[in-house]
Amino acid sequence: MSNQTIPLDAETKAIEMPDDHRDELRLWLRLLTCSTLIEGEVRRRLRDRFDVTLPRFDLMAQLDKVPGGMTLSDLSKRMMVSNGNLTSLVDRLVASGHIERRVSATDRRAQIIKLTPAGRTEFRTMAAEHEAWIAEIFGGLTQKEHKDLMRLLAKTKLSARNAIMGVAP
Amino acid sequence: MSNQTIPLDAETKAIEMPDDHRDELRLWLRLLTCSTLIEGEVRRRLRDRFDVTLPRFDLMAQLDKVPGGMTLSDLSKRMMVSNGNLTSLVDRLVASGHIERRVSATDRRAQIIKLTPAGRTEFRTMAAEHEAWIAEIFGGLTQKEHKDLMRLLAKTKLSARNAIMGVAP
DNA sequence: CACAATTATTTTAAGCATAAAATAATTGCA
DNA sequence: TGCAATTATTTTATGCTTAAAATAATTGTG
Repeated sequence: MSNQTIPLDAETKAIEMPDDHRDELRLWLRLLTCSTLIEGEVRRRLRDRFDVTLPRFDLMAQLDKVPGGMTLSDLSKRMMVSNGNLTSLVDRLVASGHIERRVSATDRRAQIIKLTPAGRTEFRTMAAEHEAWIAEIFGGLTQKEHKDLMRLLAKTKLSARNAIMGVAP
Repeated sequence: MSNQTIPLDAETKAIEMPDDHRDELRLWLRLLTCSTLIEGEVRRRLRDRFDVTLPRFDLMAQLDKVPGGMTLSDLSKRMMVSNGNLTSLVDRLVASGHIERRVSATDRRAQIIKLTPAGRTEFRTMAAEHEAWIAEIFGGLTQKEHKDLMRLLAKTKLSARNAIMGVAP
């Protein structure tokens, strides 16, 4: 009996799921749903509370880390967005008084941009609230779950990187 | 001795981390990184292999589930994007021959859109490869890790929903 | 030194996304 | 029936995003 059930199961599998990747797809969709859900809420709150978009917030977050400011190229590498993207984003943040640009003293092609004092103050206020929102959103997880999720996501990231870049980086 | 260390620790904590939410922030950034990394790779492959964008792929995926097609409003609810967004997206997919639109027989305001036979065939080819990509990307996780991550993301989603909508849905 | 290659940034063209206003058709109800 | 409210879609204005081409300055090398 058991010597029949084994090939039968294998065949059934082969017919019903010629190459079953639906579980991975479900996992990906769940990850994406979480991410989209949270990101959307963050965008909404940033807009409602501070009338700021996420890209502007992200840009200011990068500048806040480096008091002396940095060039557009540095910023584009850190933010992992295209150079052209930053041009207009920076323009708008300069117009609203959050950041300032000046031509580099040593390289006339380059511009150093940095937060204005007002921009820094406003960013810090927003960042503090933002942190509290995130804590609230993840508040339903226990410390252990938090830790486990952290580890599993680290492993997911590695797995994805391997698939993307090939096994050798 | 122990009756002194307890208040001291509490005070130290209060000074160093007036409200420490940095761990949650790290968790969120890791989740976002994973999601962005994978989504970017999927976009890249869809473009390189099939010259299609993710929004177009997503739209066709929805239509593939419902052979009879659906209205723009239904589609916008399913895809969770704005109605206005779909207008141009649908226009382009009609222009490329992937989908077709016809005015509803019962409601002259509404349009039913559905995949053309060619659109369906092309989508199925893309979807099969897409599934394999995802399986490859998550291939570094064991079955147990897969299962654990699934569960933790489900819990994260619930936690986020509670934070977003308040405890009562 | 000259000039080719590189680097920093901007511009352009196209697509995706939203919110809000406009248009058009249907439905409910007095 | 008539007309107000609702529903389906499109349009408009704005912003984010990219890739690719253009512009401008610097650097390395013969």
